[in-house]
Amino acid sequence: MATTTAAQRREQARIEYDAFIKGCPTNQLLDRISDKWVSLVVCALTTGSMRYSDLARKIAGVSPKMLTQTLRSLERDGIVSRKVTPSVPVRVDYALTPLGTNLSCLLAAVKDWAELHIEQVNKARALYDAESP
Amino acid sequence: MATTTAAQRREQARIEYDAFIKGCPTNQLLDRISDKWVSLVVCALTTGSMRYSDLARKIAGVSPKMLTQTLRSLERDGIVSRKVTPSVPVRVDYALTPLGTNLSCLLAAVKDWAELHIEQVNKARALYDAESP
DNA sequence: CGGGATCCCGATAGATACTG
DNA sequence: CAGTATCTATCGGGATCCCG
Repeated sequence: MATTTAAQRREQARIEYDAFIKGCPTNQLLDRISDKWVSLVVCALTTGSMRYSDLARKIAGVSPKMLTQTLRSLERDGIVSRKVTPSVPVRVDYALTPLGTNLSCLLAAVKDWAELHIEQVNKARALYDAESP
Repeated sequence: MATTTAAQRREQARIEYDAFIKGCPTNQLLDRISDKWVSLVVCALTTGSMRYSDLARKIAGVSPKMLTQTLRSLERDGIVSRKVTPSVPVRVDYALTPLGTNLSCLLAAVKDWAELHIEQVNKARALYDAESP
């Protein structure tokens, strides 16, 4: 037991690896857009700015907490902008920033790929499932 | 309490919504590629086929369980192929299928976008964090 | 109206140990 | 070598209550 064990080495690798992941833009982006609600919010906002409650209604199934959380992180990343109108009652509008609009283009590309290949994937799945009862 | 409460209506919406999500190719794809290990496995395999242990070594930080799980689901989706050579000891090679290669192109596009815009995102974050202590 | 704060639960990643 | 089985700790996400 004098030298490093396999477990120790693997843990060390994991630590370095985690650091690598966190610093990797691609993974950061993937983490972001893969969030359950992000794509939906971005999609909803492509048609124009919306109020908080409008978003909640359009996305229909999101809890207030998650909607707020999603919007906050998107705002922090400069994907959406938040505009408060201090009327009574308060009015808050969300819209895509230029960066957000740009992101929606990427999302559109992903969407296109998905729709183009989903059939292949489904066939592969059916085949795979049929072979292993 | 005779009529439906807001909570009930939202839950109903959530159910319909979940069904919608599951049927939506885009979200299926996003779920898949956003998996922590999927992008790494696909990336590792772009250079050619690899053995199980080679993948484990290259990805360095993945547990056998997660690696197997990831490979299985990718195999099921027709993204990777699995070839067993019944020698002693057993040899198993994984490789990208044509569909997998195609997917790696999309992943490359995502990567390009990420690297192109990560700076903007980071600036936005710094700004946001600076404003709210 | 638009949220923040808090509690709670099920899902799941990962460690560990074992096997054909 | 290439996995499988089991257990546990963590944590995202939802419900609920409350405030400005």
